[in-house]
Amino acid sequence: MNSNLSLYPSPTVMVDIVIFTVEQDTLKVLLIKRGIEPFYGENALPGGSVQLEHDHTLEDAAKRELEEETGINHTYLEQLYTYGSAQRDPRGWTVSVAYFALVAADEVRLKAGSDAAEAYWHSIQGHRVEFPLAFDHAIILQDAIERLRAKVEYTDIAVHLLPQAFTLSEFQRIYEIIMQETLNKSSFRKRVDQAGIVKPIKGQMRTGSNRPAQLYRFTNTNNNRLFFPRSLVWAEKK
Amino acid sequence: MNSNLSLYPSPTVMVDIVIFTVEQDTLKVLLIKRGIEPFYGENALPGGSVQLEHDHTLEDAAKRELEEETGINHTYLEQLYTYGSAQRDPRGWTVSVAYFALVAADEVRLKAGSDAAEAYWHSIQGHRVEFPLAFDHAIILQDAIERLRAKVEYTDIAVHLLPQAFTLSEFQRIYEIIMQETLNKSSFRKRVDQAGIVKPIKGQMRTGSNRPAQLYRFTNTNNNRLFFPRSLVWAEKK
DNA sequence: GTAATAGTGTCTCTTAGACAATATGCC
DNA sequence: GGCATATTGTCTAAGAGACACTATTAC
Repeated sequence: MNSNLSLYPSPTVMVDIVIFTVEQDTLKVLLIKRGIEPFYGENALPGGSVQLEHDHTLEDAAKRELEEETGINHTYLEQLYTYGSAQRDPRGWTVSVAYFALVAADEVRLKAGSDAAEAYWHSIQGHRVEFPLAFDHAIILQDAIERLRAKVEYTDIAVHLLPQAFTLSEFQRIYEIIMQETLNKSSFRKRVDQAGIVKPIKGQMRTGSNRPAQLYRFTNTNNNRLFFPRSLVWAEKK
Repeated sequence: MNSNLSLYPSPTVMVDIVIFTVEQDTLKVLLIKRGIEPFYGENALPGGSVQLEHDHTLEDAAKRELEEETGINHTYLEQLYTYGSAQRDPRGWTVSVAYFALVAADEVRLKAGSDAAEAYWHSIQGHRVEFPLAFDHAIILQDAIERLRAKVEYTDIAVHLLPQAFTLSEFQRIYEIIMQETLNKSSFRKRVDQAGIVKPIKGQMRTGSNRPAQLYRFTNTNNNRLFFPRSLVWAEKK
């Protein structure tokens, strides 16, 4: 059976998800090695069919995939783009609604999904996706990286890559890793301060063999407001 | 028949399109009065099923809808968002991939689509969609208006609402109509100049009972580059 | 003390916006 | 000239980035 309303055949609808984290000073994406045809044994983004009985919305399906892969059910999740054509899957006309998620590395517990032999973090180097992926997933990943880089400049979504408590240096470092540029410290702090998106946590600090840093936590207060009045301007190279 | 690849039933896939124009100093959207059930006789966005035999991609389907409704086949067209749930259509689980298009008022030739009794321009007043539309189309339209307003601030897409030849005052007026704010004239001109997105047309001018304005045409050169280095800051009210 | 990172302050330069001056058409 | 809109120029203020200074810990 299918649920088609019209006289016309309808394409198969999948949901794929690009899950980013930052770990060991590197931007990483969650990939799986496919356990079924087509593209058996090749790398791909996690994803699957919408389950009409269980998923009430597309976002439900994306959340389900995210939780299946990482065990995480509350984090930053955003619809990326919808890819649909007769060519993108060798089996015929398909539509993939792609999402992208940001998860804090310390919260992830990887498990393999049902059609995946294994799930693992793949490091992203440079600005282009240079490695092969099944279907058009290399294009989807490329688009996701560009969306991430664009939104990081004018929103506060990067906090979702950090643990609950973090220092301003760690926060800045996240920006530098994603953008692959160096940021000016005082400007960054000034703008974080003005944006009012973080709040210092009581007496807590963190150690090293140097001055300890103030810990902060994210404040949800500026919902979807612009982070920076200007777009970020990156530090000049010396 | 259907083309489902999986064991699961797949939702019906539609493409809906939000077509904007600016006419008589007003932002307008193209609506149709539905000629079939459900929502017979109610207002809706133009749209229809993906036709697997004719459309090679989702964008093909959107372009086909756009041309069916307006006769225009080359203009600004961008995927907006994908809406999918069990509830949005009374007939069951559907997915609608929504696009939005900008068309110049002088290029449109309205014709009714196959499932539409009539197509017409509806004026948009204020910042909220206050009138009822079929399905979740009021939400789609609201999202489209917000996307348009957001992108107008940092891209040059507004030129697609103008005729081939236009004056800088007309260009600025488009911004003011979409944003419902007054812009500072000299700042606007300075930035348009720096962005290098328009080029004066040879000796041409346009008349009134006052100094005629230089005519410009759009230059495609800065493909997808940022229009404004800062986001636009609107003129203070006196 | 040194090393290392956290955090702050000052100075300069760019640019948006206010405001006004000038330009050019029609009557 | 008078009116209306086009176009340009000047001044000020806000904010970004360079750079350097101070602060605080471990050793």
